[in-house]
Amino acid sequence: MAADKAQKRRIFVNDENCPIRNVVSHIGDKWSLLILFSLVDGADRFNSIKARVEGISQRMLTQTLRDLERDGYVNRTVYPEVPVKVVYELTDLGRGLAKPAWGLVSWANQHLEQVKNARAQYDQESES
Amino acid sequence: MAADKAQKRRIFVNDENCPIRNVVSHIGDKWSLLILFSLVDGADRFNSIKARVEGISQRMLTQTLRDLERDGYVNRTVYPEVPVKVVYELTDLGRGLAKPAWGLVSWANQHLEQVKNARAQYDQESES
DNA sequence: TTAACTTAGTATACATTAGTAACTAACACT
DNA sequence: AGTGTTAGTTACTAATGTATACTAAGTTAA
Repeated sequence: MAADKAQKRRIFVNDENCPIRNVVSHIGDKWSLLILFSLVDGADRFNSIKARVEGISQRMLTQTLRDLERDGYVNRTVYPEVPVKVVYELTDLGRGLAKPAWGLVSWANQHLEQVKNARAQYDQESES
Repeated sequence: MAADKAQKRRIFVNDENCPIRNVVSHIGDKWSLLILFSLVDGADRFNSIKARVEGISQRMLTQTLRDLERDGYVNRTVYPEVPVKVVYELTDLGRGLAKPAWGLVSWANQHLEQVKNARAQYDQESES
């Protein structure tokens, strides 16, 4: 009955309406945010994105773009020229997502040193 | 030479100072944010976190807590009672991270329906 | 005319990471 | 001696990511 300790929430992960499971964990993969930010500057073509997002393989770029398209963040337009041209651009939803995502990245940028220091200290202490 | 089209950034993923690689992708895994939010309410013990974060296994809880501790987001304190008691709590850095992370989650919460609709439409259209 | 080049992908095999189920250590209680 | 507790670890399997080679549908060059 003592109310001096706040009731702690349960966190329902398997709820099909869990936003972390449905949205955050999707864009938390290795490449989604990088591609999203690469399109904030404007629409771009497959190979141009590939050149700008350093280290991504064709397979992962294709796959991640498909996932972003499926979730409604990205539009895919095919121009049946020769050779074929495929242009990707952010939707309104994608631009909306980019804002809070950028908030997180900019926090990360400001606190990168602290995190790296913590990590180095932890690693040093755990050496036997 | 034409400056009517903005120069597009390259995105250097393999840069060891890339905040997305160093911070965002670490907390973008399946459990980190869930554990982080479960500790926003206050310090908690291993098994209590496990009970609150639905579906997490002991191994993943241990591993994720270690990663969060290593990056400086979480403090781990062992009380050598019997049975042993281990309490985890957020550091200032962890509480700082929780804010922009919460911004992202709350965007996700508000736009969950749009994402789910986009997904359903995409899946329907791609049925042959 | 056939060989080389382009873009936007697939296919295959392999490596890495995440996740599960069962087990352990160090006691305390009965 | 046997059971229960907490906080893990170990060994295994499933999912995700990577590297490399290959394809389609043309255009241009030799």
